Amino acid sequence: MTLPELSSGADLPPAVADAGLLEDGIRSAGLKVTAPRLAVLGALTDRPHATADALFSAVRADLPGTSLQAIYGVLASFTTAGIVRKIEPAGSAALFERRVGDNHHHIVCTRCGVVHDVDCAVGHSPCLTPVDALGFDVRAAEVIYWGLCAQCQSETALP
Amino acid sequence: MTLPELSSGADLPPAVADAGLLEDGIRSAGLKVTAPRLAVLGALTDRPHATADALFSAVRADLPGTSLQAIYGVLASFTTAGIVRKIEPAGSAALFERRVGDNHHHIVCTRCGVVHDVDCAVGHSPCLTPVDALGFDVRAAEVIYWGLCAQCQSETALP
DNA sequence: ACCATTGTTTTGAATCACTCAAAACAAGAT
DNA sequence: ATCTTGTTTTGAGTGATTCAAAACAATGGT
Repeated sequence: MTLPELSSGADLPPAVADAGLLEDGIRSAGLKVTAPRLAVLGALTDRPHATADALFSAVRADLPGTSLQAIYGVLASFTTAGIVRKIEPAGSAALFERRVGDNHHHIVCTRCGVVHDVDCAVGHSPCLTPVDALGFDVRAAEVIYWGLCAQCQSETALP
Repeated sequence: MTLPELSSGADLPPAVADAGLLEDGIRSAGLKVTAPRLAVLGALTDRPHATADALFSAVRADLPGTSLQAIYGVLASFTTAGIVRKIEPAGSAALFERRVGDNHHHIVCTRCGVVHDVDCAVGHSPCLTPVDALGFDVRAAEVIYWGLCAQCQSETALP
């Protein structure tokens, strides 16, 4: 089989050296380094906004025995550990991304569903303050922009 | 049974006169006025952020034969007609509210899940413009604030 | 290097929120 | 009063996600 080597990242080609970076990320989050975890994190690097199911398909290519529940488990542990962020746009399955720590937002195409990152106007969290927080201790402001992506605009404009 | 009267709103007690207002709202949206629709709109007036299931329970009290599918159907027609707004906070079932037309946002307690309306920081829709819209034609900006409500703050602070 | 501990993954099933479709029914127009 | 069209009921089905128990594997200690 063509599983990635879990140990010894020295004197190996770039693709596997990257796996070493992934490994560090997982380990320094206090999590055990496993093949499914490396595979999910690698797949998520290639797909910045992926569903659990998309990651499942991607991971299966390298690790055929992996279960969908393992993907959910990996994503839950990553999300809890703070090395992955889960976003849940209305009307679609949850998406996961590696970009964490900054306070960026998302723009979603209402037609094709493509998602892109949008930098926050203010750099820190929460980047917006409600006019009246009603006594809440506000910890985060989540912003999702909805609209048509450039490609869908041109396709929609056709006769 | 104790169904609300569907016709003749004159010389009736306030509760039924209100039903007349609900009726007008439904009719002027171009929808047929039915008992389930009146009941859903009435229940939604009392519960500004309700799930389909909560409305189902509420409606059943007055209209015991009503099905959950009818609630979903009513809410879909109301949402399409623009007299009800659907919001879908991460991790919970969809919520419905009667407050439409303005561009307000929501603040959700991460502990107890209570939802309140928050006026928009800027008055119009989209109330925020992304720094770089990436070629998107932005139609809406959806903001959800997450935090602890006043009550959960005090309960969490206990030893 | 081996073993024990603890955490992870597999396997299998179940749940929740929601949607679909056909038939029965009722509101509103004529 | 009748007809048309839209609504609700009835019944079934789906997709995304979660739960639980048993098998398994990664790290820490010996």
